[in-house]
Order: sequence, then C-alpha cells, then structure tokens
Amino acid sequence: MTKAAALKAINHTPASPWRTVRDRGHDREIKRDAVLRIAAQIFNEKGFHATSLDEVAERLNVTKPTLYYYVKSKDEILAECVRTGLEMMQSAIARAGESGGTALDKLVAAMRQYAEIVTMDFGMCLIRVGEDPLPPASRDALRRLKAEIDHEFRHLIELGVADGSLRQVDPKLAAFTLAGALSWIGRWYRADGELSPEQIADHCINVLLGGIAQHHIPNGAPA
Amino acid sequence: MTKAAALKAINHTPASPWRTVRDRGHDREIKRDAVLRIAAQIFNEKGFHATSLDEVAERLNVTKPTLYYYVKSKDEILAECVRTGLEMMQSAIARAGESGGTALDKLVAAMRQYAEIVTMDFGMCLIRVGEDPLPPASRDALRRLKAEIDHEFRHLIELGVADGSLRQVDPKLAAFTLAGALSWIGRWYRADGELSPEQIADHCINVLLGGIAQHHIPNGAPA
DNA sequence: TAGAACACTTACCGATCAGTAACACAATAC
DNA sequence: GTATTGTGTTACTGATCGGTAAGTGTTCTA
Repeated sequence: MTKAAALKAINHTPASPWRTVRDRGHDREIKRDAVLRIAAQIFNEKGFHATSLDEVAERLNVTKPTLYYYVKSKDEILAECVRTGLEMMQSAIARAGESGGTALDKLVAAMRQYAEIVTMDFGMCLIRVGEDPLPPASRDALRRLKAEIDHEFRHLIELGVADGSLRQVDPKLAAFTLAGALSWIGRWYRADGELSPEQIADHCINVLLGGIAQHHIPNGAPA
Repeated sequence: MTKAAALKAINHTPASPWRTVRDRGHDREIKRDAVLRIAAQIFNEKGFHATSLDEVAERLNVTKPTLYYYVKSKDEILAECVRTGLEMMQSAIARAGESGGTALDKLVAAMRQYAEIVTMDFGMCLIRVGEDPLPPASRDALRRLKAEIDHEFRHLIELGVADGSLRQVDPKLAAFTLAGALSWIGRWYRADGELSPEQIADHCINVLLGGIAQHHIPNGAPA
C-alpha cells in the first residue's frame, strides 16, 4: 500500500483498490530507493565486497533476481548510493553558501550539514565505502563530482580568509583538515549512542573553529 | 642476500657463501615482513576483499602457496598489518607522553607522530582497511588495543585541560576530532604529492591547535 | 653420502557469489 | 475471455579465490 492509499484508508475515504498507472510507477521508485538504502546500510556495516546481494535481498524479503528488476548491477547500486550522498553534500554546501551572514557563518552552516549527512545512510556510505571499488568509468565520474564539492567547500574558506572572519590558513589544507574531522564522525557514529548528530556536530565544530590550544601562536601559516 | 652479506661484499671481505643458521632465521623474518608490507600496500590500494593473494605473491615474484610458508591465512596477514600499525601508534604516543614540556607540547609531539604513521604502509592500513573484515576473535583483540591507544591519546588532552595549556574542551569529542583530522591524512596522502608528511602534519596541527576562526567565542563547551 | 630440513613449485578442490534463463502468477488492457 | 505487462520465483552457470596436497630441487647435517 502506498502512503497515499494508507492515508485514504485512515480518512475512511472509499479508495479504489486498483492502483493507477502513476501510483504503480511511484511504487517502483519507492522500491528502488529501498534497495539502495538497505544496500547502503549493509555496505556500511560490512563493506562493499563483503556484502552479498543475497543478503540485501533477504533483508528486503525478496530473492536476489528481484533486485535486478530494479537495478542493473551491484556496481550500479554502490554508484547510486555514493552519488546520492555526494548530491546531498553538494546541495547542502550550496544552500549554506547562499545563506546570510559572514563567510564564517556560511562555513559553519556547511560544516553542520556535512556532519549530519555523514551520519545518514548514503552520506555514511560515501565515507565508509566510497567510489574506490567501482570500475574506472563510474568511479571517475564520481571523483569529478567529489572534486567539485571539495572546491566549493574550499571556496567558503577562501571567502572567510578574504573577509577576515577566518585566520590566514592555507585553504586547501584547512579544507582537508575540517573535512577529515567531520568525515571521521561517519566512522564512529552509532545511532544508539549517547549523542545526537547535532550535538556531535556542535562539539566538533567548536573545536575546529577555536582550536584546542589555550594560547596558540600560529606557526607555519602561509603568508 | 642479506644486508650483512651485501655489506661484506661491498667491503671485499671474503664472506662464506653458506648462510649460518642464524642468518637463515633472519632471512625468514625479512621475507615474512616483506609479505606483510606488500600485502598492506595492495590492501591500501584496492581494499582487503578486492586483493587476491595471487596478486600479493606475484608482486613478490613467488607463487601463492609460498605465502603460506610464512603466514597462516589472509586474515592473519591483515591482523598483523593492523597490529603493527597500532603498535607504532602506541609507542609513539607513549614516547610523546614521556617527552618534556607542557601537556600541550606532548600532545603536539603525539599528533605529529600520528600524522606521519598514517602515511606509512601499516599505519595507512590501519586507517583505510582496519580490523573490520576480520573474524570476531582477532577483531576484538585489535579493538581492545585500539581502545587503549584512544584512551592514552585522550589522557594527553585531559592533562592539557588540567594544566591550562588547552581550552576547556570535552576530551572525548576533542580526541575524536583531532584523530579524525589526522587519520584522514591517510586517506588522501600520496607519496608523489607536493607536500611531505611533515609539512602536512605541520599545517594540519596548526589548524587544530588554533582553529580557523579569527575571533572564536566558545560555545557548547562543557562546564 | 644418506637423509632430513628448507623453500618453493604445479595442480587442484570447494565455497562463494554476481549475474542469467526460464518459468509462474497476478493485474490490467483489449 | 484472451493477450500483455508487471513482479516475482526456482534453478542454474561461470569466474574468482582462499586454501591444500603432493612433489621437486637444493642445502645442510650426521
């Protein structure tokens, strides 16, 4: 039963038991998404190569050939998971860049989004699995998208250095450092842990913005 | 030819062509280390499950069964690689803790070591592969060692907060943040890149100590 | 100089797993 | 009612790969 149908049932609206052509297409999308999401979850638990499609199918209460009705191959599943994660990142950074405030405010908004995305199925898949296992064609396409996102993130830092809200750090290395600390969350976060993604993000961002030293004399900073 | 034998040859010392029993034992160790090191390199390139022992053997100019003369199983290879990486970390942090200076100085020394180790074969293996693919028995043993190391690293931070050389950060979250940023180096570092591990470490540590914000008003810091 | 130990080979086995062929059965369309 | 389309099944194949059995030549030992 689709959400729409369920809603009608709850509202006692006499709904037709027959699905419209549009509804059927909708079901198909939902099922495909479920395949990708469950696969991402198992990839995150056990890794890509250690995950068998039989296992993915089993958790969906179907058999393996059914998966091939919704996706072309195991590689395609991973590629879609990673692409989805990357697109979440991209739109989050874009939104942060368009939000108000100083460059620092924008960067903080982007960092907070970043931290939350890596705790979600597809974002975590991006960090824990990545595009490495894929054949060169799709792998390189994803790497280009990744490079774009990295560039946009770095640009936020450059703006901050320019408007004086950030220290004079090397934007490239600083971007790697921030992205590293935030990505790492996706490696140790547990949904059943004590802290919510938001709380983790806040603590982490606090450290990254202010550093940990009490009185830091910058060294090695670029001119 | 062992190093000792090679040295004798260079010095024109008439060395016996027969190996002593001790030398043969030495050769065996060297060869076993080579197996582990080459395996770690390929694991780092392609991942554990995507690496076949035939490939490891080929790069060593031997056949697969020869590997089994030096190791028990593929799992043992990974376990030894990870264990070696962890022991490098542990001794590095211990040395840093025993060095002079403030708690901050010790922490910086530990961070610098950390950053360099994750650019090396076994240290990188620790980050890129980890103990996840191993069966529960060896995996849990490695996790305990990892937890110990994490605890020691966290302790350095606690000392810094106590002696006032560090800001009042939450030691646990701060440790995750620092370790994340430093570990991430092992994911993007290329030996043929522009920057040396030392330079990367310096930049990264600079950001982590001083933060990136120009004037940061701490928020969310624990009491 | 017999034979034990060492180091490594060729040839093979068994299990796993991505992917496919062919079929079953329902809902819909004509 | 019959054909078609959608959605799933069972049963299978082919390739890969971890691991082993058994043998070969060489080096050291007694």
